[in-house]
Amino acid sequence: MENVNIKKLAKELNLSVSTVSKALHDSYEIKAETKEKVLALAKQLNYQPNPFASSLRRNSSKTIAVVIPEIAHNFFSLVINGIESVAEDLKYHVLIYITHEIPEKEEQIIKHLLNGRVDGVLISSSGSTNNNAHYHELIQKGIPFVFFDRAIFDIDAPRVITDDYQAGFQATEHLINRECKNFVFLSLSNQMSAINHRKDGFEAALRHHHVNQSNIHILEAGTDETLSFQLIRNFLKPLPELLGIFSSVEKLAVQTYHICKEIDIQIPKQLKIISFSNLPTAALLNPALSTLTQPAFSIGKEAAKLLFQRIKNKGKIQNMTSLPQLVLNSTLFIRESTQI
Amino acid sequence: MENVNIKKLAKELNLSVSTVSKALHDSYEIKAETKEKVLALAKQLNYQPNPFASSLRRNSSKTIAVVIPEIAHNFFSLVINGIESVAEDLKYHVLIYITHEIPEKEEQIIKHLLNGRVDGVLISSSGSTNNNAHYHELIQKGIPFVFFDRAIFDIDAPRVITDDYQAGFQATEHLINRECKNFVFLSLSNQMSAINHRKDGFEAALRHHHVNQSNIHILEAGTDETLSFQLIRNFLKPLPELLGIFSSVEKLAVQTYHICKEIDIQIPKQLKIISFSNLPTAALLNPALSTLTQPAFSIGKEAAKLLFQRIKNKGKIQNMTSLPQLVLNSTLFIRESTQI
DNA sequence: TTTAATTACGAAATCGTTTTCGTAATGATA
DNA sequence: TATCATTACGAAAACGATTTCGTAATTAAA
Repeated sequence: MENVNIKKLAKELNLSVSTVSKALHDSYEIKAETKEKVLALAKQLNYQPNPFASSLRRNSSKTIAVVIPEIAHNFFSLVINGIESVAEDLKYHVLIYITHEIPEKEEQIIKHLLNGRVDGVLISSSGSTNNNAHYHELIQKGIPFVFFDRAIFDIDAPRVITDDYQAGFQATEHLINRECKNFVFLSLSNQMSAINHRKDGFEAALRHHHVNQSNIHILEAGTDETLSFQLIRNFLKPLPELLGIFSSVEKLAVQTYHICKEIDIQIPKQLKIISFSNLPTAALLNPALSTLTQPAFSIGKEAAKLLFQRIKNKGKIQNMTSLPQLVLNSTLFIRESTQI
Repeated sequence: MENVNIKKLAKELNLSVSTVSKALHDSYEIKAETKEKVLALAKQLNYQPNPFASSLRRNSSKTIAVVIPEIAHNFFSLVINGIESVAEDLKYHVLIYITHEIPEKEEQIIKHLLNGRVDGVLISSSGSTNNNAHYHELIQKGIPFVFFDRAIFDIDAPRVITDDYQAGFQATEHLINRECKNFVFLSLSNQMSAINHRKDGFEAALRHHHVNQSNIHILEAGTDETLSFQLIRNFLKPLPELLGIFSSVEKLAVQTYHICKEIDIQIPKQLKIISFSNLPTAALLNPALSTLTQPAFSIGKEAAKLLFQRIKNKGKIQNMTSLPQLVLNSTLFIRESTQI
């Protein structure tokens, strides 16, 4: 009546527990006939091995954690899809942790993961507050992890990122070509690698085209929605001439659209905007939004592949020095929002 | 040098393993002084209890599973956010499984979860193929689960759903009031409770207003994107007069928008459309999309609360007969896509 | 035929916690 | 003072699977 475990199988078959276990794992020590019997009964009784007993003994959980800033975000959902596609193949389980962009929460989550609950971690950092201790603890504990999109470059761990600098440069040059005179970079915070690289590309392009510093603006919108709305609205209130906005994240572009609608600014006539985004509706917006689109699914897939490779090689000689950094390319989609 | 476990703490403090364990759990058997010592050393050595040993012994995992059809979907991401908000409070972990709308995959996932890996399951069903065996196995194993959005009504489990029938009725009446003469219901499949209820509301409204059957069309688009594009495109090719579309899911509305753009159908002039959707950009589309918006976050939150309540009461007398069904309301947002 | 190797299994330790049960030592009660 | 209750702890048995090690029985090699 109770749960069916190895002991029960063993008793039923007049075998020892060890024999049954070995049979289930197709050990060479067990003869084919016995294996068949065991497998047959296991199937018949619908035997399901207790994952905790197994994990405890083998010291491996067949589980990975994904730590992301937020989930209601096209980019991260797509990344998870990519991760899941790999994990599923390898029969791994995926735990999701959301930091809500709060570095302290990320720290707390990672610290919790030190207990061995997972075999590896995929992280998109919520911005370091100069406190990288938790990453070092992961390394010390020998728990493999891989950064994606938002990496901490000080930490010796593989990362899967995109060509943010080049994309930023390209997007900005596009705005310049479309005769913008004033330029805004919408940032979430200055603590996130990917966003900073985009900003670097933005600034480099403007320098390269000798744009005057006084025509260049950086808005750090932060993660509070109300505040960022206000910040952007205030900036747009006396609308700078021929304004070109480069939004580092989708959310801020969407907010800008809402504000433009609200205070009746015409895109692209009075304001041009291009944004990093994985919006499936970018082409359907009014006007269609020009985007830099990251290969989100691939990012997740490649990051997961890297992680599983690390997990597999855990016993092997530490080749930690060879730090793989995979850089994927974003794609520029020019649409109406940056038309002349 | 090695992992710090209870045994190590015990040795260090000249205490027994049991005493340390009890101290860590603040047992009344242990005097305050000893507790303090244990806690202090635990903190100092950064002791983290092994979750598998604990789970094995207590037969509880502090983990729940969320089984969803897809993740790159605003509705489900928001639901997860709601779930996570509750789980985090209760220090539970959240495993995510994606069925990709394939009932067999759902079945396989659920069967796997029978091994006790999780204390409970939240499910949005991928449509039953008349095979509910896996749900019955969950019940038999005593693993609590709660349906959300897409429930299987034959199964005796709590569910958190929305007023799909009423919403469908309301949306359809809205299309009727806007003088549509032909009506289309865009469905994913006829195996999903929520979608069928929406369809029932759709049909009831049309009956109520004496709309001729020949002006009513049901399109089952299925989950294959290419196929559904074709199906919709073909239907729109000789465009029925004064067409009103009620899309049961966001994705199909977005596809319809793409097609209208492609073959130059003007919304709302030639075609009016309203859709269930949690798109943050619904108001920014060209034209702004009228939507029925489900309280996705609340759905997740309430479903999780229900589940945790079930988990907590697991030992108690089975009040399984009292089947809680929580019905939340969707909100109708009328926008340009259904203007006259 | 004797010895060595192989085959096929079982006993028992182990993973780290939790929990039951037992018991010294102390304090309270009659 | 004798008895009982309480306090504060320890020994050991779980939880279920894995793995090491040992060993009969059989087969192969010398």
